[in-house]
Amino acid sequence: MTTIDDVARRAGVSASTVSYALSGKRTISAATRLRVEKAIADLGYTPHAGARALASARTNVLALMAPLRPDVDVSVIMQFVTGVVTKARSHDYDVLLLTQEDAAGLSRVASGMVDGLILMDVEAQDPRIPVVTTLRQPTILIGLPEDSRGISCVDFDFDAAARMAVRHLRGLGHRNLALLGPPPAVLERHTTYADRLFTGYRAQCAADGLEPVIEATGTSHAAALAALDAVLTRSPGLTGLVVHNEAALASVVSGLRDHGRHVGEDVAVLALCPAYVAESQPIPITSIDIPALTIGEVAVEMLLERMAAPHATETRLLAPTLHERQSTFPLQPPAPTGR
Amino acid sequence: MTTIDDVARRAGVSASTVSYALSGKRTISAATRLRVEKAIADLGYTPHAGARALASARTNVLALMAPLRPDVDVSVIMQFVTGVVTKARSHDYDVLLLTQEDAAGLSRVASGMVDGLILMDVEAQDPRIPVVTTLRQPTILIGLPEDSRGISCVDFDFDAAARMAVRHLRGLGHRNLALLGPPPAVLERHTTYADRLFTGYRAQCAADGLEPVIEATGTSHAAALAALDAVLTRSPGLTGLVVHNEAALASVVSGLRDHGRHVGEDVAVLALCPAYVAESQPIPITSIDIPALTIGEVAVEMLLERMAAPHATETRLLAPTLHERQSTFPLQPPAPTGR
DNA sequence: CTGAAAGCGCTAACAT
DNA sequence: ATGTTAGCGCTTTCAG
Repeated sequence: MTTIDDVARRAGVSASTVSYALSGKRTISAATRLRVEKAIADLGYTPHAGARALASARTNVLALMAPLRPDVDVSVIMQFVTGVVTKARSHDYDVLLLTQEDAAGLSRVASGMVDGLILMDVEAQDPRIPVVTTLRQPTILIGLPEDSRGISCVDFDFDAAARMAVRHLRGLGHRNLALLGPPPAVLERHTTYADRLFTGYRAQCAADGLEPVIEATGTSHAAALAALDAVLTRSPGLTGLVVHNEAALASVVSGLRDHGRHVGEDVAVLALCPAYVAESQPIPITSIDIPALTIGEVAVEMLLERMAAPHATETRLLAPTLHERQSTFPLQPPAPTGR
Repeated sequence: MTTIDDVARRAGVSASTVSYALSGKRTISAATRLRVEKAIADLGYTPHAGARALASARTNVLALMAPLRPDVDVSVIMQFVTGVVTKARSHDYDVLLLTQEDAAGLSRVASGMVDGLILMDVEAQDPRIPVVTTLRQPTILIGLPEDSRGISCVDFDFDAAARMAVRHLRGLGHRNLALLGPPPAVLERHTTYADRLFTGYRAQCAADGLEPVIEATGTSHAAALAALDAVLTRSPGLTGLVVHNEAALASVVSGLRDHGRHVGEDVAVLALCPAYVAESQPIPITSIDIPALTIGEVAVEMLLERMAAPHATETRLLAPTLHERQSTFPLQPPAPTGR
């Protein structure tokens, strides 16, 4: 293996000069720099990451802890991951993918193998939080735990999104609404977005004098249909449906058709999901977009800021935006029946 | 930061004893081991990964190069990734996720940051192959390039799968078949599975005296419908459809319904996809399962073997298995029309 | 603008 | 069964 000393010898300089030529941390004469670069190219030299980590206490690696659970939609996870990895790359960082669910998975972080940490799928009282606060490296949470003191978080503003969804349907004249939410397992874990979604939904329903009909929705086709049935039973006059469950969306839309309801005509469907999911349904679905990619990017930016210098903890909530597509429509007031 | 010397001092032993107690590479008396363990626990000591890497030339990290392309179904990628990560974890390895598409992304590997490498989404003449063969660390390819000499590969046997698909439908009496394949971009890159799929499909059609109707299929709903239309135009009497495109499968099924064709009654649909994708369609689809998770696991096993000791290069192709579900059926010979 | 030299924390011979 | 010691390859003072 070629080392920095080999390069130095070949370039006729000292090892430290090679190091500085590489890092740019001090000025090098053009001539020396050229000789060093040539030597590096000739020898095909690549600095040893471990030696670097030992000497400089930096690794240029970030850890992303993303539990791969069967009940959370992988395509959405992948969006987060993509956002994180691409943004990290653009700052010359690579990403170590940690998929363990428990705090024990953080030992690699403690070993100094990474310079910072991003935690996904955060629960209301996440047991990992007390341990990450003891780490040397800064951490960013994707999600918003009950007690976020002393730790920085990013997430989509699910509370505002739920309110926006209700207000939008209400504004179109729909008064019989229901919410098809995440899978039961997500609720049981108290994954933070689910709680906030429900809170916002209930609050806005209360403000608008509507009955808050809510149903957890499994990810399988059968489970989605079952949830839809449950909702239609509880609320037969339903005309507005809010769906926050990427995996179930397609099944719900096809289920409505089987019930003889036409999406965009008899029943308005508003989804909370990434834009591309809403667009790729048979009927383009009006959606409040979950900017998963952006959230991943922002998480990296916040993390890099905190790695560069001490920063106050901060919570960023990304505001919802609504895209009207073909699945929503103004409800005509029913023609007055003769009396 | 607490070091091995801190632990040694506290336990009243030398640093090497601590090291050996940790690695188990030589026998330690029960008493000393206990003192060492106590000291480690008291101090909350975690070995420094960089120092370890430098001294031992091992990192316990594997690299997984998985280009995140918009046109390959993320849920399938995620299956591979899950297989790789979980199997790696079970052997105490973590995974560095590399998403760059080019060989330049391999510099982190060259820097000794990882002990081995798995490459996904391999093309027929993949430019990364010449560079991985120069690395110290062993590499496993998921896919089968044109020239696989000197490098080990795993993949699903797409050639055999395509033949099996044709034979199965043919055996049910279907003679008017078509194949809806991967997106055009995948074909243009000559991603290796696509070529093998087509080869097998054409060969079996030829053997069975069938016309090989093949159509590339985009991932959007519209593109999937367009491909279906194209196929129905070319082959109006179609009764058997092979679909190898997870993202398009749902759209194709719903598109057939819009064409007045009933899956499982008028037209047999056989998908090449992970089992859970086939099961979660409105009509459970007969499928030849792509064992993405298993492939990821096997890749790690092969890699670990090669890291442990020199091994001959090897190519493993996983044999296809077919699961009958509700989308296929025996075709009744048409009642003889009077003459 | 460049060198020399002292570690960074750990592993693995080499001793005993 | 345990201790001593020489690096692993790099960064970064300190010196000039």
